[in-house]
Amino acid sequence: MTEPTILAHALDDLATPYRSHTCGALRADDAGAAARLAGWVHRRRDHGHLIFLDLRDRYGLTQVVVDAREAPEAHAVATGARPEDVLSVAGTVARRLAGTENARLATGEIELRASELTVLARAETPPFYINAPDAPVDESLRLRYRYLDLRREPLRDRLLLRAALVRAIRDAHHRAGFVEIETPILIKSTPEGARDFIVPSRLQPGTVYALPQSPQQLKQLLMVAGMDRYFQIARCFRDEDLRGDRQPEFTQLDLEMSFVAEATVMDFVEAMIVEVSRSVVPERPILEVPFPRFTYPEALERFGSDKPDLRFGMELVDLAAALGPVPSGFRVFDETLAAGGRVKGIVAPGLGDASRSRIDELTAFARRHGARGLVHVAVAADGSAHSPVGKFLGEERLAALVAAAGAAPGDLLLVVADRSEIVADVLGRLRQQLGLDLELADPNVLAYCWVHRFPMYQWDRDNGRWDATHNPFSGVVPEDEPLLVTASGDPYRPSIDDPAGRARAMQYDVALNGWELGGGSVRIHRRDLLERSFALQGYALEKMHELFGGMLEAFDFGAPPHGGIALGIDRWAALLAFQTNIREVMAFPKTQSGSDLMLGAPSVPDAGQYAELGLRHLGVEQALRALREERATGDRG
RNA sequence: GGACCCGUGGUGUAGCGGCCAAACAUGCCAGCCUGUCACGCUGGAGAUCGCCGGUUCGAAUCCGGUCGGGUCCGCCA
Repeated sequence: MTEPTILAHALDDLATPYRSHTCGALRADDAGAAARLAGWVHRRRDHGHLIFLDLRDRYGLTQVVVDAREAPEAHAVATGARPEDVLSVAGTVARRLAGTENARLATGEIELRASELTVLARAETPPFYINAPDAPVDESLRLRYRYLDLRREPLRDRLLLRAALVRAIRDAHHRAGFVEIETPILIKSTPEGARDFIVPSRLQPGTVYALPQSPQQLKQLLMVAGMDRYFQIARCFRDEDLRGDRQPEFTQLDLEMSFVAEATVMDFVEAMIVEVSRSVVPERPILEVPFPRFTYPEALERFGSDKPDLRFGMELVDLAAALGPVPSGFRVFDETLAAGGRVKGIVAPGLGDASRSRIDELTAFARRHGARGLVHVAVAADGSAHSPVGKFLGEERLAALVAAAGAAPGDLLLVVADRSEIVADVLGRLRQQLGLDLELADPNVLAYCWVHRFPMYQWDRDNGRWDATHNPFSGVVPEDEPLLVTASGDPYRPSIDDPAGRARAMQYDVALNGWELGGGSVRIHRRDLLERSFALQGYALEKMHELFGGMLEAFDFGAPPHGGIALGIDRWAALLAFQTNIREVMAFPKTQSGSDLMLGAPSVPDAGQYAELGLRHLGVEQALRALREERATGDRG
């Protein structure tokens, strides 16, 4: 139950015609006072001539007693009261009879003895229990009647937590001299990786606005404008498939600072995160301050992930050395190493007695993520190692692997041999999954960390160009600036052998408990360098000017060095509320297919709306055909 | 684009080829009850098993499709 805040007390003083106090405000000290409460009937306990009503609002719950002899009219109304009816009750605050206090309620020492009771609104029987917060309910029902789900304690408290989070964020930024600035929602489409949501223009038929995937360019322009320190709680839109941690519209803490080095931004953001965390969830320990900082290669090497969960160990171990001189006898390992691949493993503590089917599960998991197989070595209680590949490797090598991995009796060593990226990805995912399965992570701990020094680009095989690993505006680590060139010398002709592939970005991500919380970078603020970077990313000069002309031009008018970051508010709030699904911290989320089950969005517009926008619908059949034809043209021009 | 899971009175589940026009809990309705707080007691109403089609003598139960919800891969930072 949430304690009333200072604001709640201020509200009490407002004394609306419907209530003198909230349902969470009254205490033993108020005994004898007249009071009026308004709220929803949480529960009714009818003892005939005596009726108890629990009256609920978002501040709490107060027991109302209606006695037929004291207040016959009120009693008659109370007899007909039903759960979720909205009542206004006037009466006297009284201490409960000795022995009938309810220690589970903040207001449990008192009750309101009703003298007058008015029904402000009747309620249908709700489609699910509002007064039993633990009762499981199908999520589509909860979404359809979201306003009822929001009356329930868990979701209500999560929204309150989220509000506290956003408030703490605002406080911290204002104190640090940041200016909160809103940026437009109707902007221009910019290829930032994700698909844009499009809004057709009525005033200029045939043209469209795009909804921002983030205010990236706008905030950089604010730096050019000299705003120096900007932040915004910004709504962002991405038209991609949904997940538990991805909604088509979501909220970011977006910030940008001028005249900064990488460390300036990271230090501020880290301090802000620590302060906000301690203010919003003071009872939850932060694993390590300052946050551990890993370079991208180190994170992949040790955790197989660029968003490692640091609440448990289980680091990846290189086993090549322990295998000894090649050939080891196991051909998969030998060939992998000969081809420049890696043989690495992780130790699952206590899983040495895993059943065949459990092993099969893990193997299937590994295969699903691209591994050709999964080698397991079980360490028995007596320390002996057992593995299906034992007959190839021999006892000695098996024992060496176990020793190198640090596996103890009762543990299970899992080994993947493959290309470096696959080994990291598969073991990283296995590590995360096993960490959860084996409950290795303390759920209460907040383990923030930084991962930085990402590669600037990744080679895009399909389109023959470099793709920005994160953000197309990210700056290059100063000493790597000479690498931003192609092998051919012509930046407009990228190839996989370009030195640019080795360039590192001034890019940093924050992770929390295995989730990516956000990322940012120090940007390129020089026009020539930005043009070169865009060229490597496959943008012809004209296309570049068409897409980013405004920004490039702005950089000719004195752009300060600047950098920033964006953090996912939904994810942050979810993790602070012990949730693994951001729908649980959003007031009105959408389903996996992007529907709003409450409003019925998206919906078919009327013909008139189409006409006004100069649009005509193809019909579902033709639209799908057009879509198929449109496929495979991933050209940037 | 793909894989998997779920869909039975208001809600949550059971039933998984005939014994089921379907069971249990809770909710709902009615009656009784002056100290409850998931109040209690008594009685009652309420689902043709998401939808369509098929297999079968017979389908909630098997098969195919479809719709809705979820998890995941791809996609997405």
